[in-house]
Parts: sequence; structure tokens; C-alpha cells
Amino acid sequence: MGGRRRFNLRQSEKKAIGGMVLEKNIEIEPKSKLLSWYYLNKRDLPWRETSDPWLILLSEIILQQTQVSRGLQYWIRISTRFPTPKAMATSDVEELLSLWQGAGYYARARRLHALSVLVSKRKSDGGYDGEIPSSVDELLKLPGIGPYTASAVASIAFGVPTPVVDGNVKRVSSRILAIESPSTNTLRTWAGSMLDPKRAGDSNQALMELGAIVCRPKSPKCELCPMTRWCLGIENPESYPSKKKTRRLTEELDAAVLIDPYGRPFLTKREDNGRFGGMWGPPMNDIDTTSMLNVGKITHELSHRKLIVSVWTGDCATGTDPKTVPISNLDRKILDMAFAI
DNA sequence: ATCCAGGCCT
DNA sequence: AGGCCTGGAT
Repeated sequence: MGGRRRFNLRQSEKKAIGGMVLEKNIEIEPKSKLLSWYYLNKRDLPWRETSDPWLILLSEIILQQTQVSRGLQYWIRISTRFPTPKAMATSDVEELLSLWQGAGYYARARRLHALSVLVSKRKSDGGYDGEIPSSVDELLKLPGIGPYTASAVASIAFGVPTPVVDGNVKRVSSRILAIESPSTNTLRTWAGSMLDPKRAGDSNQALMELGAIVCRPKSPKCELCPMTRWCLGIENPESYPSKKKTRRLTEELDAAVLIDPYGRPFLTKREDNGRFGGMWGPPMNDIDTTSMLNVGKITHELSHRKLIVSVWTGDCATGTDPKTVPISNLDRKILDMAFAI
């Protein structure tokens, strides 16, 4: 053990202040250490240059399941086209889905559009007069906003002192506390202990930034970490947090790429509540492959499924130009295979 | 080819 | 607890 405790001061530090260990010191030191590290090492990202709650909310929705390096391009395109909630609310959801193409988890885009419509409504109609609400409770009522995003927007855009718990925070805290599966309560409490209420947004981002660029899932850079003094998991960081096992069922499907006399495939819009909801693609259920030509198979991994799609081609009277509708990566692969023949 | 990271919703 | 997507690592 060696006397290294969580937020206690080291022996040398106790001596230095003559044994006057103030309650405050116990929390303030790791906090300020982390904040200083953040100010010196944070990446320059455009949503960190704005105080516009809408643009910050947009970045948080995109970054929910998309890494910064990729999310950046999406944020630039989407925030340029929709600089306000009203701009998005008065457009068709399909335009947002087109800008969202290739980013995955398309329900995020549909919910974001619904959010823009709700926010743009008058207060008398249950809306928010076009302003993003500032409290966690109000934010939680908006579609696509859960506990993480509500706290992130409230703290970053409005300075509300509420802790965030995302995958980064979970990893950082599991390692520092050396707990394999910390409860939600433990995570929130710990993140709260790291929060400087005067700089809530920066505190939260500091924790997440540390997780993203130092306390990474694989090969963490402990030699660059400002928190090693308090880290109980430093001997074996990659064993925290424990990963859950995923079982992935295999699903076999047929896709029919029917091509019209102009070379356009027949495409349909997928149901909002299903896979690739709101996106367009070739028909994939109830396909009668008699008189169609098989051109190959595509395997595509989802988080919870392995898809094996058998691709067929045939003719149709009227198709759709694929450039005019939003299409998922899987459907793109299917179309590419059919047209490559 | 297989595994993994990343929040919200139902 | 299970569904939802993609790119990067292995």
C-alpha cells in the first residue's frame, strides 16, 4: 500500500504545512492539478471557441458516439447549415440525415431534428422560444438528451456545476479508484469531487480530455498523467473498468438492387423505428429472388449483430438517384457491389 | 475476420 | 437488458 491514499496529501506535504491538513486541501489539489493540465494540453476544437449553447449542444450530440477526429467534419457541416435551432426546425429532417450520412446511429439525427422543432416552439405551446434551456432537468426533457448530454450542455454552455459521466470519466475514475465496475452513484460522486464549481465546464472537459488523450482505453500514457499520485490503478490500468462481453447473433438477409432504364436503383425509405431508420436503401425484406441475379455477399458488423447480406440485382421501371437521398454505409456497400458487376 | 469504444431509448 | 452504426485496432 505504501500509504498512498486517494485524496490524502503525501507525508512530505503534510510536513510542509506543519500538520495543518485542511479539509479543503484534500479535494482542491487533484482538482487544480487536473485543470492546469487541461489548460496546457487541451486540443483546439471549434466548439470550445463558442459560448453559443446550440453549437455546444450540437457538438455533444455528435460526439455521443463519434470520435472527435471524425465528428469535427460533421460538426462543421451541420453547424454551418443550421446555425440556430430555428434553421434546423424549418428544414426537412432528411436534409439533416444527408449531412449525417456515414456517421451512424441515425436516431441521433432524427432526435436532434425533433429537438430543434421542440425548442423552436413558443413557450405558450410547450416550447422554449428558440433558446436552449439551461437546467439539467429541462435539458433532460429534450429528445436525444440523456444524463450525460444534459450535464455536459448545462455545465459547458451555462456554467451549471453538475458533473458529467461519459465513457472517458468512467475509465479515468475506475482506474484512479481501482474499481472494476463502479456504480453510477460512485461515478457521479467521484466526478462531482473533481468539479470546480467556478469552472464547471472546464472541469468536466478536463476529465474527459484526460480520458481521451492520456488515460486511453489501450496503452494509457501514464507518464504524462497529472493524476498518477492519486491513481490506485496505475499498476494495471487496462484492467479497469471491466469490459462487458457482447454476444453477437448472425443474421442473414437478402437485398434487391433493381435498376431502372436510366441506371438508377429502386430505393425505399427505411422505417424510423428500425435499423438505419430514416435512411434510404434497396429493399431487404420479403424479397422474391426468382429471376434475380446474385452478385455476392457482404458482411457488416453492428455492435450487437453480424449481418450477412446476399446481394441480388434485377430490373425495375423507376429508381431513385442515390445522390439525392441519405444512405447508410451498409446500403452504400450493397449498391457498390451491385453496380460493380 | 473479430473485437472494441461510445450514450440514449424502450 | 437489448437495440442502434462506424472506423480503427488487432
